[in-house]
Amino acid sequence: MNFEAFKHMAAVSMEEICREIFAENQASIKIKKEAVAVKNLANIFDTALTLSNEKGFQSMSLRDLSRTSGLSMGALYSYFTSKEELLEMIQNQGRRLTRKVFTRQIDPTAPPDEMLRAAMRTHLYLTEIMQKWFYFSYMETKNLNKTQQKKSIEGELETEQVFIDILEKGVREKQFTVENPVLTASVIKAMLQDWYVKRWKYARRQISVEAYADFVIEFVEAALNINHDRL
Amino acid sequence: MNFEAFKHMAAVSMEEICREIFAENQASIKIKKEAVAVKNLANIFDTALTLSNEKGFQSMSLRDLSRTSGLSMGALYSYFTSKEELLEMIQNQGRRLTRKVFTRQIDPTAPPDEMLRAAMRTHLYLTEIMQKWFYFSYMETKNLNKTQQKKSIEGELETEQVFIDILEKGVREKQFTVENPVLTASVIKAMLQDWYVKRWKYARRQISVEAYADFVIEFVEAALNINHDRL
DNA sequence: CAAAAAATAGAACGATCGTTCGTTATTTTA
DNA sequence: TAAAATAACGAACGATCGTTCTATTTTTTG
Repeated sequence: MNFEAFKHMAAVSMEEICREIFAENQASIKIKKEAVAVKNLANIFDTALTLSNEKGFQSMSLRDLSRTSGLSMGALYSYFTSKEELLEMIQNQGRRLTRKVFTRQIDPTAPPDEMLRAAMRTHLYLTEIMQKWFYFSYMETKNLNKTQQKKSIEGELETEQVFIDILEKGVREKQFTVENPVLTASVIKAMLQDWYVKRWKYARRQISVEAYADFVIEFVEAALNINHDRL
Repeated sequence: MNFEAFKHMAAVSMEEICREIFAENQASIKIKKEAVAVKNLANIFDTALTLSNEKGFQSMSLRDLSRTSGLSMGALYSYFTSKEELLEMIQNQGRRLTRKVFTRQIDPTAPPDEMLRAAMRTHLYLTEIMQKWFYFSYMETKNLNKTQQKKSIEGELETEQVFIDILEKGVREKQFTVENPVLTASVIKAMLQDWYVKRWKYARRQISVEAYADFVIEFVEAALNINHDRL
């Protein structure tokens, strides 16, 4: 599947996400009307992600956020109860989205090699669309409290488990040669994460997400010594 | 080469590093006597790295640093002129160390496959010894000013270039099959960096740096379709 | 179009930040 | 061991932080 098709199919947009956040956090959000809330939440999150990814969440003051978003300090506090909660909202949404897209896009009955390719492509395409969000989640885990940090770690291990399961399925069905599925899944994940963590590097070299996906898939398949003949 | 041998050979220690920092930054450091300076610098850097890696450099106040290190606020400012400079000192030292160890440990006349293995092992072993420093450098680039950020990017590309050169040498000497040396170097670097960025994960799974090195080397060699017979 | 409800504005508060500086303690020198 | 040099101390300063709260503006309702 190419990137454009995925983008259309996944249907993840800032507006869609903010509608979910609004529904999920009605307790903290003082705004009543969805239309107003969604519009401003999109503005707030987009601005917060941009500023945070430039100079870090802690270094972004709420006055920065106010100035850049155009909303007053008082208005901002109608959408979250504290700066910490703003951080948690972004992190929670990132996790929820990842889980949803992964379970929706990967067919568990497909042959393992196909599943592996689908998982890698889905990971790359999703993080390409939502680069700001994933980069933020990756870099700002430290600023979370212990409870939220634990959730973040669980999220990391959960997506890794997706790859472990696929690899083990491939071994069982004698399609892959994988001696250590856990470490293999680890390095695959590392390669996939590099795409959104070092986005600047690939942008500078004008490498598209599709080119990167093609490359990583081929690289991994060569390492796994995949036997396509068994299909 | 195993990890213990490398550790002994590389001879990088906190004291050694602080002596270098002292020599390099005599202009900013108000302390005259090396013995005093090195002792306290080691304390300051070690504490700063621990606190920063826990909750981020910006979130670490100089009062935190003072309390935990046992040095007064005034004393701290005898070792750096500003918090920003403290950050730069750590970053500069990390870069200098990487460059030095890399050029010292890799023999440019060795066969490419040997060079590749040496480069990967050196990277992993060095970042294992200096995990705190590399994790810090990786996570705190955003807090640097533009000039320092540029240096950080150059450093990243410089170590990547080491791998590109080795891969291209391997292709020229017909020992590797590498269609895209730049992307290949990129993903190799991503796998190597994962070791110190996700240190908690590997610690939890009780995977040693040697085990990880063995695995990554084997994984990469399988992907590159290395022909050992040509040696 | 007036009253009620919803949303925004921005000054004010106490806490904490990085940084400075006059003083005190420690070490070296002669 | 007294004088000089070096190092450490910690209270104080102004700036800025997250947060609150009342006043004002905008939108909806009847």
